[in-house]
Amino acid sequence: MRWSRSLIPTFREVPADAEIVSHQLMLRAGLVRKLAAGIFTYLPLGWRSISRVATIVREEMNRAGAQEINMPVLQPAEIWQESGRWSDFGRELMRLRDRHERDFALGPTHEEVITSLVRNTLRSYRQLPQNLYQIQVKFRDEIRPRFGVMRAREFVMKDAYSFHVDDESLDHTYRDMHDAYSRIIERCGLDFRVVEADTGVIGGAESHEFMVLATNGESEILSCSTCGYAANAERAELRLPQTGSEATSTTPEEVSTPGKRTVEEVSGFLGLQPSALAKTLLFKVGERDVAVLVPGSRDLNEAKLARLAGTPILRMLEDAEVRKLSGADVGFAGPVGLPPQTAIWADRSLEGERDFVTGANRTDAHLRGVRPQRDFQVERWGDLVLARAGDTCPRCDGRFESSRGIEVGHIFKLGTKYSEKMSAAFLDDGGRERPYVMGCYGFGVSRTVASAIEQNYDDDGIRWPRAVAPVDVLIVPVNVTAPAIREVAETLHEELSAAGVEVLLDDRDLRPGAKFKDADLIGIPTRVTIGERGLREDKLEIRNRRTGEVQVHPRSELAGAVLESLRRENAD
RNA sequence: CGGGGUGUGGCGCAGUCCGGUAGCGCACCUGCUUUGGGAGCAGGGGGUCGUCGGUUCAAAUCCGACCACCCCGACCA
Repeated sequence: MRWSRSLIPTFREVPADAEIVSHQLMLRAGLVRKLAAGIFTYLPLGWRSISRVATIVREEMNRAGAQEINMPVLQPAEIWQESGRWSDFGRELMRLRDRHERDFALGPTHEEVITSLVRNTLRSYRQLPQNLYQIQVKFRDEIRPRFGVMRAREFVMKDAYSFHVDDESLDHTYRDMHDAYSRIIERCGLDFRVVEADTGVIGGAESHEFMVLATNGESEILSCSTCGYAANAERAELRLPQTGSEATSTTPEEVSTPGKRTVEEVSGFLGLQPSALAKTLLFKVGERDVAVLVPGSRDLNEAKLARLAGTPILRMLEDAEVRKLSGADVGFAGPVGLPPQTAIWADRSLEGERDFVTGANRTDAHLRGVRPQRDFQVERWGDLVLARAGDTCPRCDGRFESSRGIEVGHIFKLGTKYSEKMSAAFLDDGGRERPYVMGCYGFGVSRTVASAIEQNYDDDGIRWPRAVAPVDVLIVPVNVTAPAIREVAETLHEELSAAGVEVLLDDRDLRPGAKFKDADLIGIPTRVTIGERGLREDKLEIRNRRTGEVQVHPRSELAGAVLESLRRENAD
């Protein structure tokens, strides 16, 4: 591969519209170009990295017994209507019509397609289990694409779906996928952590996310170093202690709190800790009005609320609705005296003997001495609070620590959600018809490349992990107009290529400084420099971009030394 | 969708307040010199100033509408 004949458009300056490091470097190093928000063209170097990750994914999936297939990107609305996701998936589903005005979607994921395939193809328990995967471009009409290819509208993903006779068989494949994903990320040379995730209401007992650790990662991870529990902060379980104040009241007492709406304002005004208050948040859950109570010092976790509700279809009331329901301005809602059809759900930490302060459902007033089950009835108790660093681990006495990561893989036990909705069944050994038990396993390929950069860069550019670098070796002839230098570089290029090494030869007629800067920017792990000085002394330089380590070798041993260093690194 | 911001040559930007017919750095092309960490000199090419409309003798500049993009938030099987 010759740089002079390749499309590797590097930038010296940082593009103005790229915020995070991986996005900036992918643009500057000539890996990608943006066509529109969240839509990218992969240029030769970028696509090579994508391909290398895809190859690793493919090898590990095959090794785990999965079979590669390829499904349609363009999918008819009917199957989405069948699963219920034509409406449930929401505006994130990219929709379009054909010339006959028939509705279609561009696939964001393929549960419907695969279920439709399998129900028409598999009949017997004897044919199970099956695990099918594909590596393909996916579409999601993200509300806000950002972070370059990290959260794009079109992206490369590996998705796999498994079909089983029972949960036990699913468990087995799920573990295999868990192991395969761990191997994939290890082989890519990335630091990662597996965390527990919640499937929401999509069913299934278990779900795990594979997080590449990065300080700029968009997901927060909470983990306990004592017992090893780790979870996405959005989902982390929590059992807050019931540290209620002494119960002294016999009846709630209204206090005037003019203009004090927020927890901070009210607690400051009354001279109380925020934890002495309960926040009342008003939601529409399906068709019902629900008041949700959490301690004043904490935030609600909406994912947990959705789980308690059993439906993801919920939203906070608009200001006008709040006024109508509570009879007071926003900021003064409370559980006492709401319309009778309003359900009240509360975090478990509020259970039991405890007096707290809530809104009075009257503008400019709060109630103190409010006690659950005496002054209002709680319909459901649950874990509703957003966990955070420093909280006590729900599994042991340890404390949560916070770190950040990029979600590159997510595995789910789906159970029978799709097979039941789409009538996909097999005959068991007793001749009875049963829905398939399913699992699904997603792995973000393009996102993994971005996360590799996010985890491996310095002030000069990318420092590719060997396994995902676009090429193995960059040869830099310092001056291509000098025949001796050129000759040595060309020969080395041939020798290494013949040995199966992927090589980029920087045969451009540029100043050495410019070539070195570009070399650092694109970050190829091994750089061989051929210059006048080195040739004269017969000491040619092999530099490791990651470690900065430099070896010098005579011309005659150069190719062998490069091969040896690659071999040694691969062995590590 | 709400809030904030930006659209001027491939990239980074100035010019807009105060209207007078587009400029700087980098990149690109030609020539000469130069060649181990983003060279020098000389010459050159490239922009209907996001789009549409309005005001004006005259609009990158003023007014209106729209579009795109970026950031924060909401959202994220």
